[in-house]
Amino acid sequence: MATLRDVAREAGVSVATASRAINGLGNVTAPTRAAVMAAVKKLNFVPHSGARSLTRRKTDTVGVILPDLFGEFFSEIIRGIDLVAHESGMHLLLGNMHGSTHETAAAIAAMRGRVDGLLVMPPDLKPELLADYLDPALPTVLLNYDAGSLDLPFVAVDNYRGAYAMTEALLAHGARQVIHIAGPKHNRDARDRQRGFVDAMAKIAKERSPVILPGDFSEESGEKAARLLVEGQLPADAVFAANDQMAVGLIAELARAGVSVPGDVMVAGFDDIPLARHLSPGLTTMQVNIDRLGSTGMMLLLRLLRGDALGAASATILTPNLIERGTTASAPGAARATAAAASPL
Amino acid sequence: MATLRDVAREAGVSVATASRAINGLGNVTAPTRAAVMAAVKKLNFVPHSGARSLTRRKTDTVGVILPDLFGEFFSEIIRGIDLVAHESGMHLLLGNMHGSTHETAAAIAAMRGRVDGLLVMPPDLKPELLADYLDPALPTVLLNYDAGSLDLPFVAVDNYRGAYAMTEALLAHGARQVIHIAGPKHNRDARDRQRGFVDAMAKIAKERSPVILPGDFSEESGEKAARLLVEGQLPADAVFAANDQMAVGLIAELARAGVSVPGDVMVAGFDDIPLARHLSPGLTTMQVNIDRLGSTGMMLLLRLLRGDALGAASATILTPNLIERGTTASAPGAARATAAAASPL
DNA sequence: GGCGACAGCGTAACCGGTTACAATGGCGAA
DNA sequence: TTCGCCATTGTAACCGGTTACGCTGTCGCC
Repeated sequence: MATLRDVAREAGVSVATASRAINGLGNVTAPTRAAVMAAVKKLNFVPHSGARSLTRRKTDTVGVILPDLFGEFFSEIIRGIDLVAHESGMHLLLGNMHGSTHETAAAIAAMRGRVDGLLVMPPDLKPELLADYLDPALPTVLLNYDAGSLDLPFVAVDNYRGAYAMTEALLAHGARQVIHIAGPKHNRDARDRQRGFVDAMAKIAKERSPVILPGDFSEESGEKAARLLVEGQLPADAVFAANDQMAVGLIAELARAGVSVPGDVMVAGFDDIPLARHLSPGLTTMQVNIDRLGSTGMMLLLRLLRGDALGAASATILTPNLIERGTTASAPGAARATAAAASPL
Repeated sequence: MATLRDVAREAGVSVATASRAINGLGNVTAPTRAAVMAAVKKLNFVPHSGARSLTRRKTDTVGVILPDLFGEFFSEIIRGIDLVAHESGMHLLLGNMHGSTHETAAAIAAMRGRVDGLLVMPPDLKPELLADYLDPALPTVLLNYDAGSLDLPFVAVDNYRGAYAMTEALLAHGARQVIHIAGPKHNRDARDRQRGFVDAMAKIAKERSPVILPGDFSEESGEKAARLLVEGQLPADAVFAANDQMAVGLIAELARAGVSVPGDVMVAGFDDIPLARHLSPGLTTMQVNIDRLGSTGMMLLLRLLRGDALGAASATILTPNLIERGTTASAPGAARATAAAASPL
């Protein structure tokens, strides 16, 4: 592989001149520049980005550290990031925490000297730990993580408000006994969604204390919840799953048990995964524009790189929006409410 | 940010000794090593990977260049690559051709000095062009691209055989009038699948010349094909779409037109996207393990990096496997064949 | 004609590590 | 005691670029 020295020799100039010519800086006469360019062509010279970034002290690369590299959430967030990064000529270096704290530390450490900034999404890491791992000198934006104490800019989804709105919508459709299927206990999104549900129930339907079934965001846990519902004869005329995945499992299992959706129970999810609209009936859900999580985060990071002093104050909160589909179609008449109270399933 | 020099000074040793201690090389006494490590801790030193890779002449990073960073295909392939790369402590640098030839060249050039090897998936690039862009000195594996003339190792999916097998299966289920919805004309996968279909039809059902409708892998083009079928009154008792996406659109539109699947027509797709099993009835399709495309490619690249001389001869061809679901459930009795011949839709 | 200003170019230091080679010193053997 | 060997450590070159600074020569001006 040809180096700059080779090019300089070939063109009969010094490395400094060759560098200037190649980078289009001033102080190079047209003939000299032409000679250098000819040498570049001839030797097939491509600048060595590694060496370049060493002196320039910038790499034109941002590190993206995600909990895993899997599924639609991942691809959408990357798409959003790339959209913005590409416009600014930035490259993406992928890091993966592989679910382990130790790996997370390693992934972050490995980024030093490779990237100009970091986009990190640490869904179940304590802020103090995170602070330990992060290099304060490296511009960093957190994705889907509100760590106000760290004073880092972040972009998050308003899960609380989304869940609140969804619960309201179910009640507005005439539901009286709404059951929530929660996500993993340690997961912030899951907790916020649960809070939103609980608060909405407390405020609007205060007569009853809300029922919450455990779940872990997986399809199987949705199925399990369905069995609990059916076998336990739990009174319910609507089920709000903390994510679509569980809603899908729930619906499948309910169908097997002969329970009709929305005839016997309404079902709602959260996320609006592509599958949601393809089910029949379509799944009512809160749409989260995951790509915007990525693109907004990347935009914040770019501002950080430009030198703006951004803290937690410049956080962006994305509000999800309600998508109503078939699984919450209102029952014909007010019969629902009374029937539900009697024997919902 | 602390540098190695800082650490050395703090520990009262030379940079060479500090480097050796940190990298666990021999020839360092325990006390010296301890002193260095203490300095590392104290100064919070993290080695600068950029500088390190400059001298080591390796970056522990592989470049992944894909046509786009979008959807399930992308996330699965990355997952497969990461699985293997992670085991070897390799990082992933993402490149995106954004659909343009010019961008492709830029993406490849930008990799020089940043990566030890390249994983490239150029679905609609001519081999000659590709050869121009690639650096012959940089170990490269092609994904889903058979460019025998370049003599590069590659890993591909046997689309031809998959389509052939699917067509056979449809015929075995009693279909007589099978229609194919093709993918984009310039796309290699699409062409191979079409060839497989045509050949299978020629061999097994030679009495009729196969009908092929145009498509572009999008859901909409599947819907369009459905309208052609219905409005054009095309005789068909089975439709084989070149990918699942189109099959999904097709089924949705057929449902709107009151055509029952598989009652009136059987439908089959290709790819086995997650949605396929969630449709009701489930979509019969050829399962392509996209993640294996990535993991196998990465394994080939690792061998290349280890110094093995691999050429096109070490290509791996992945055979997709048939997943039969509801959309091709055999009709009750032989009534189908005759009914179909009379008035299929 | 002599002066300074300035454009074009080259020399060499530097980015932050690694490592070949040389220097040092402790120890056992003669 | 002296020599040599070897393990430990230090010095400095190097990876492949960028760039501060200095040198040279041309030009305009007094």
